[in-house]
Amino acid sequence: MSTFTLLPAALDSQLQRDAGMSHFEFGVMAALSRQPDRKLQLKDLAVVANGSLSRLSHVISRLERRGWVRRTSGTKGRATHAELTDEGYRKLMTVGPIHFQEVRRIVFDVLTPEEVKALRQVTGRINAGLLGEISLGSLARRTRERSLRPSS
Amino acid sequence: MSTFTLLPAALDSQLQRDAGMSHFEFGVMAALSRQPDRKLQLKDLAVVANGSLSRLSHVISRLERRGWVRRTSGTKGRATHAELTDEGYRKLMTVGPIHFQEVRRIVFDVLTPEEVKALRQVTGRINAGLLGEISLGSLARRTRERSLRPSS
DNA sequence: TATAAGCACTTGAAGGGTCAACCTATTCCG
DNA sequence: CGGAATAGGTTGACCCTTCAAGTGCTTATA
Repeated sequence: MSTFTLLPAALDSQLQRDAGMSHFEFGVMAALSRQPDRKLQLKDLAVVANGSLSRLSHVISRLERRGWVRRTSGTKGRATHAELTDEGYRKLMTVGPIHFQEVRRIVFDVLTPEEVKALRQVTGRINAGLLGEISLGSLARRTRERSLRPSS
Repeated sequence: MSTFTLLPAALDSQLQRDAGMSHFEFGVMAALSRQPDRKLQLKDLAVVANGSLSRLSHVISRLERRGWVRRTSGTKGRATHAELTDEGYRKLMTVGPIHFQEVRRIVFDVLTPEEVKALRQVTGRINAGLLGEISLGSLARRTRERSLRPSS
């Protein structure tokens, strides 16, 4: 558990110090940059960033205020997309390498190649379980809500 | 990174749902329960719980309000101790098993014994680096502050 | 002995996350 | 077609964490 507490904290504080952004914000921007058109619908972004839609909405507002991201009303009625601005892209290009260097220093430099492989395997398995959990959880909630409503 | 995001979130939400406490609060109480006299000085508690003194102070206040912990002025002047109350101990005894069952379900049940061993090894190595970091960091800050002061 | 420096906290304000409530297009269905 | 349910998103309040500043012992230094 120490690792699960200290590692995210270390990455967060490096990004905060060197780039003025949180690790989650970095992840959101990085996800956008991976798209061919640098944009993604919010609900999809929420999934790849492992965050709630609510959290994402707040974060996008902050990133918009800083000029790194802009909201664009999607073609399909209610959909909203987040799009990385040129300024945001430049920011990411300068911040990324520094951050990755830190990740290497803290994680990969202290592990042998076999240990890296083992880590990938272990996290993959735990993750599979957790992801299954999430969809079941949402489903369960929706189902319960439905069944609580009278006479239906 | 998904694992490092989702696993703590999952444990937190289980404890919040079933016990009305955060994972950090659970960790603090568990640390106290491990002591023979169920008490610990705040600065030491901060270290074992991987949290800042400030965070700990706030948390102890909350736990005090719920009657699970009490502050006792240490014998040595400025020291303050946090002590688990009987009520806190009982709470922990009912919550602990449920929580450990959840940990087993999410983590250990999906891993083979070899994978568990590998996980222990990998986290141990990363942790060692991070812990070295922290003392160096504090030291660096103190040193820098001292060296900024004129003529000394 | 005075006074500076340091340690172990405490506190309050500011910022981020979560949750519940809300809004409003869209889809389902009798 | 018309009303209900749902999906996607936004908002505000509350709680927690962090950070900077403050307090009050206690140990060094002159």
